[in-house]
Amino acid sequence: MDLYSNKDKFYVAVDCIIFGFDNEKLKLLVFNRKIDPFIGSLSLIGSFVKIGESVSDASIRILKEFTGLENVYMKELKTYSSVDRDPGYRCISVAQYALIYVNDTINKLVEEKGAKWYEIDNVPELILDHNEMTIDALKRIEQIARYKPIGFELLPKKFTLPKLQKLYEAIYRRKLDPRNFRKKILSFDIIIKLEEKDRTGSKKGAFLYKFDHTKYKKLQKSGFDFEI
Amino acid sequence: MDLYSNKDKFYVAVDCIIFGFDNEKLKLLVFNRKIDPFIGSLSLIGSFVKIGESVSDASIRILKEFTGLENVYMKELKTYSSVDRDPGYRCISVAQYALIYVNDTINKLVEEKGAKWYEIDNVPELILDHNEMTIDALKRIEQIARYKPIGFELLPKKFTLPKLQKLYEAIYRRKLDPRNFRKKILSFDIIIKLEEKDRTGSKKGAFLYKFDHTKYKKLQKSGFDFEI
DNA sequence: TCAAAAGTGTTAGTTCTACACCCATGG
DNA sequence: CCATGGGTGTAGAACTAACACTTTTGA
Repeated sequence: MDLYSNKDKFYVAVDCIIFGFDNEKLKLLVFNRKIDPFIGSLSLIGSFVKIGESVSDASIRILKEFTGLENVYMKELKTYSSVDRDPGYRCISVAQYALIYVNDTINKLVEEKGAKWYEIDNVPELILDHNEMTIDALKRIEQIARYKPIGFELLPKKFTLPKLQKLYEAIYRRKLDPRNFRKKILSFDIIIKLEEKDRTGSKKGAFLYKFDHTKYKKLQKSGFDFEI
Repeated sequence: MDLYSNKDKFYVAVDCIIFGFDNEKLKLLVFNRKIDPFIGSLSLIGSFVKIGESVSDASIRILKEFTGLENVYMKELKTYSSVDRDPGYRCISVAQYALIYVNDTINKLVEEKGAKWYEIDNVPELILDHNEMTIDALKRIEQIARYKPIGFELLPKKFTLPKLQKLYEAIYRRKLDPRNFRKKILSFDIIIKLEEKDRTGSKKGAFLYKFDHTKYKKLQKSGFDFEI
């Protein structure tokens, strides 16, 4: 007699809530489904976990399959498991969220695969509980951004302070004072000023900075408080 | 041709990391397994999700089956899904954590079922990845306590400020200044002082308070910051 | 009457907020 | 030479942290 033999089994899916920061706006990556079920409808990027992979492996694989994106910082949001969440099948989904800094390369990849960015205040109706997932993920990102320098890790390797500020403004959905923002950020002592300037944003140009992972890890261990 | 027919299915388990606050200490509820696999070993309270219930329904049912406890505030921690996490079977587990205020009734229930409390700094070796889950849950509780009045919600309906302080001290693992703690807590304006005193803690007795759920909900909506 | 816990006020230091102006540059 | 965004200093308000004493009462 095997303990497991009479236990139920489930399809396990992963759905990825991918936020992109593009043109000073926060956007959601939405996929136009080319397969059944729900062919033609809009949905998050998602698929089934395979028996030989972990949920997070699956989310990496699925994101790559659907968008070509790799090395994306993705975190588990939570599981969605209502009995009737998918009317077709009993399936639980482990939602994952990510925030990426959109550039031309990424946009090209995404377009090729038929995915599309929607501004966060203008997300269309998605299948199943995907709108709910999106709302939950937004809340989570706002929350996380309060105690982790989520912004830094997600910007390109080199970034300017005005860009970083725009990112936080997009996440918090409010304007921040540039003097205070700058002071605050620099006080954490986890970014390093470079010699170079980025002149795409203005004539004067803004100095580029890079994230200091070593210092950040040290700070993290001593349990510091990150609050913009 | 059915999209789902060639997809893999998984056993889905729930493991409950139940922290108890008892005698001014934070403790973990551990179960002495009476069934295979791992009979005789120590583990968290956990079992399999059934096809007709959601993960959170399962966690409520499982907690009750194993401990008799009901109406416990339980939250999802995260999923554990490494391919080799359970050497016997491919099974993913959705860990849930809770923090409860232990009293005699609870202790009796728990003892009857053969479960046992261990002080948090003295947790024995548990099966599988249960020690990892415990560590992750502890971190989560510390984190959550920073921005939610987790303490209030988990104390009995009526509680004293010294007791609340002890709870926060247990969670943060450090002493707090009673003057400052009191000021801070009262400044949130989400607890109501009662006429009664609790004299179990001292001769003088400490005034009882109750949590003001209505005010708290309002505050929450306006996105307030809770920080002890 | 005294031990033990409950309860209170103040001050110095820190951090936050709000605000206005100069800088560097390409067009 | 000027429009545009980048960059800085400061003062008042709010908050935090650190501290010592009084109150109540049962044993």
